[in-house]
Amino acid sequence: MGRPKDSDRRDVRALILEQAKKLFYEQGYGQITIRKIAREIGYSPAAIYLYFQNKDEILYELHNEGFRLLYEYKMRVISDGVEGPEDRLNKGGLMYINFALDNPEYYEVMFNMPEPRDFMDRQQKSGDVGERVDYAMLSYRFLREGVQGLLDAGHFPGVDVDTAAFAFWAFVHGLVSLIIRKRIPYPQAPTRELAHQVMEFFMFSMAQRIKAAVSD
Amino acid sequence: MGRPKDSDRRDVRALILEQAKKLFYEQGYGQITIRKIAREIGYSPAAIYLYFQNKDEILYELHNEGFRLLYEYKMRVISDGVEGPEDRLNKGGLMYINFALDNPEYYEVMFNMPEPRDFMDRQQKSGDVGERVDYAMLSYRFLREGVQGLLDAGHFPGVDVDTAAFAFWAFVHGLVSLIIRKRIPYPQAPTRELAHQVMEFFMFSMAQRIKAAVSD
Amino acid sequence: MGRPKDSDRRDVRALILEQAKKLFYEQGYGQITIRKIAREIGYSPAAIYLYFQNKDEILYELHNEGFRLLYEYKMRVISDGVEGPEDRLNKGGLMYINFALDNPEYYEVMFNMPEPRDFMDRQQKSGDVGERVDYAMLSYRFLREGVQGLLDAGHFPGVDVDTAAFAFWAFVHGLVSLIIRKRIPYPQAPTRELAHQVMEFFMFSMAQRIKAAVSD
Amino acid sequence: MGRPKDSDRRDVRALILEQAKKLFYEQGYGQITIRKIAREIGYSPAAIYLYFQNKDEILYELHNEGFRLLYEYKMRVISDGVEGPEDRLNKGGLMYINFALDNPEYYEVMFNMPEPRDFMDRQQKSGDVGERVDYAMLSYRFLREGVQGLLDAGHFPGVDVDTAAFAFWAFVHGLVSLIIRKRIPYPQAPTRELAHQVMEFFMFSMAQRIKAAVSD
DNA sequence: AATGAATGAGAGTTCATTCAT
DNA sequence: AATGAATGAACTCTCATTCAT
Repeated sequence: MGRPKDSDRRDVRALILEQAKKLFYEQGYGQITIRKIAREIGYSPAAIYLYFQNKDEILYELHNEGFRLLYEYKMRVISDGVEGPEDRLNKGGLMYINFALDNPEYYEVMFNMPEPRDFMDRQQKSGDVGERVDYAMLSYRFLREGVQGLLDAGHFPGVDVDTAAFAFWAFVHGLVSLIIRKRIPYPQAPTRELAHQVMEFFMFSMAQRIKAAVSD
Repeated sequence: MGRPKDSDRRDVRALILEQAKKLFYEQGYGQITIRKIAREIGYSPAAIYLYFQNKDEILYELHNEGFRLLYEYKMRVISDGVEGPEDRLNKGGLMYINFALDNPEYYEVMFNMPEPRDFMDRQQKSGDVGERVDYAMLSYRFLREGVQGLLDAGHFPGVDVDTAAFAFWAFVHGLVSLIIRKRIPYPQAPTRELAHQVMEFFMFSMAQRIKAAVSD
Repeated sequence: MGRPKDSDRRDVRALILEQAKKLFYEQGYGQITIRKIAREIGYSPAAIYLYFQNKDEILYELHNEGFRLLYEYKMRVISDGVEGPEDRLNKGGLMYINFALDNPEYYEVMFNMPEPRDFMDRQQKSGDVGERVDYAMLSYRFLREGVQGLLDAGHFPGVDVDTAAFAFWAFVHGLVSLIIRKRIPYPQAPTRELAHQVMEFFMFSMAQRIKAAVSD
Repeated sequence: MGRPKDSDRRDVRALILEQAKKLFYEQGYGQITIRKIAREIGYSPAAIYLYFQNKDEILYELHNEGFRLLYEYKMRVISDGVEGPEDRLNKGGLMYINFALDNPEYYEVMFNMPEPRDFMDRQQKSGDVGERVDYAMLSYRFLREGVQGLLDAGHFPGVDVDTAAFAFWAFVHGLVSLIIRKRIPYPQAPTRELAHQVMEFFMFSMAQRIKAAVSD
């Protein structure tokens, strides 16, 4: 709002992303327009194009930022010192849910908008990739390693690690997606507690399965 | 694509829905425009408005048609004479997956677009509801009854039926969503077999849990 | 609203005009559309064209009807047995004001819409006139005769009768126009009483002038 | 028509208003469309929106400009050094007539179109008013002061100043409206001379009234 | 006498994007 | 580094009107 002070300008690119995110949060993705972002940061629409190739690149950056943040959430599992494959998986799921419900708009760009992926694909085709940390990949690996831990401990014998990991992921993704999209079959408003509760039910069942398998 | 033959014209309304769905599938929801649909069916844009109030109503109809079709898929559980709560739940899940992978474009309108719901809400506000079968509700009830069957048989003691139903739904929804959106962590193309396999893993674990619980 | 009974149908043309007028009254001239009229009388839009060449002819008929009605208002001067040129002129003015404020929408078609006149001009050019009573002309003649009465009595010596008549007409027309268009310089809502009061002021001044002239 | 020369471009906003006015004059208010204006000034329709919020704002500006210009015409009464309340009122009336007949298209926007007022009301509601001189108000005040001058000199005893002012205004407004709308009852084309003549008749009568009243 | 089905023409508006300066 | 000025290409939607049936 209004022209930023010189000191704020240092990283106009960051400023743009910040405002894009804010607009996203406050008004939904249909409202991210170049003009609005420009107005918000006190620059002209044309200025945006000095920092981004086009609108899709902005969404792509938000998409990346989202995955970075998701990874940050997941790392709390480690910083909190959670031990044991089961607890780590459970805690990882809770963190995933928290991230999604804390940042529904990020979640949308990450999983429900085609543009960022389109941009990515185009970049890759033109060989213009650059060296970035792939946080989406890191997040998946973190999950996969957790699941591998279970398998190593003898659980789910004969099950492919990717298949099992995919199942875990599908579950939490479905859970938060339905909540964010307001498709839950409860009359009340969706809450984090509800999500955690459903998650517990899932994990508890799995845990039992694990125990059951082990006790055989 | 040129004027359709007389035989094609019989139900212009159906033609419109068909092309809207096709455009959606081939080019994404941002590409469903009145003009494109009109061009595709060989009519003028104005003609669309003889059959639909506005664009949102088109999406709303696809959304409805989708839920009707999903219910049809689910009813195969019954027409195939599947017995026993576990098998019914499992079969219901497979049908859900089949529906979603057979009709990804319907699936998107049903779960990923705000417009149909907006239209619904507006209709309800203006009291313009009409007497329609609510297939979304019927589908959910079908799931819920299946889950209730399990609970009645003593499984998952202490778990709320809606919570359990939600968990099952979340799982399959997440599964197909990731596949449709091409977010699966496998290098290969997503297949129905993969989906079924992951689903089996989930159900197998649950089944074990059930047995474990029962054998306690 | 709804299909009229057979007995009502006898004069579809009249029905159309009636509903056009009603729409005009209730929603303003921007709302007179062929479709709305058709819906209101329970016929198809195409049916309108069996009775009228086009939309302008409908407005033209309303315009005519308006002038007929205005003449009816004016005739009350005679049916009320008002005598004396001054009183007749005064009463005629009050009737004009009443007509306009009772029927602002008619007044609009009569004096503020170009379409009816355009239609009239086109008709005249194509020699398609027909034998109609010209109520606009009759009304003007009535005014003119009243003014002529004053002149005959020796008032306004040297003044052309058309000039004087025009002046009287201009005054009342301006008066009601400003009120209908809500351009009056009073904070309160415009009332018939206000119009009558202003009119009285005008006529009183004129009357004085007449007396003054006579007493010279 | 065609791209304007560089020299013409200097003030595109003014160009737009100019052409809007011209279209209005030549083809009627139903013909003022964004597209036509754009074509006429050699710009794209989108360019209009760089200078105006929407179509109504264009009409609003013409409306404002009209009132500014009317005030300018009225100020000639002062710059010409006319003295005495009667002469000032008379001269003011002539100026009003001249303005209207010189600028019939402005007159229409000022008094016969709802849009500018609608725009004004919306602006006021949204608190977006800005500090503009209200020339409509100034014009009315000028008239009112003239009339007050007469009252102060003892004329029209017992008459409210707003009522008397309204009567004067109604008269000239009706006069020019009928002429602009071509509703004059003369076979000849309407002329400024005719208007002045009718006005003189009105003022002469009033003047007599004044004298008569004074001589009592 | 009446209409179902259709359209051409056009409305206002918004957007991402470009480019000379 | 930044922008003022502009546009092309859409968009949704509405209307008066036509014509085969």
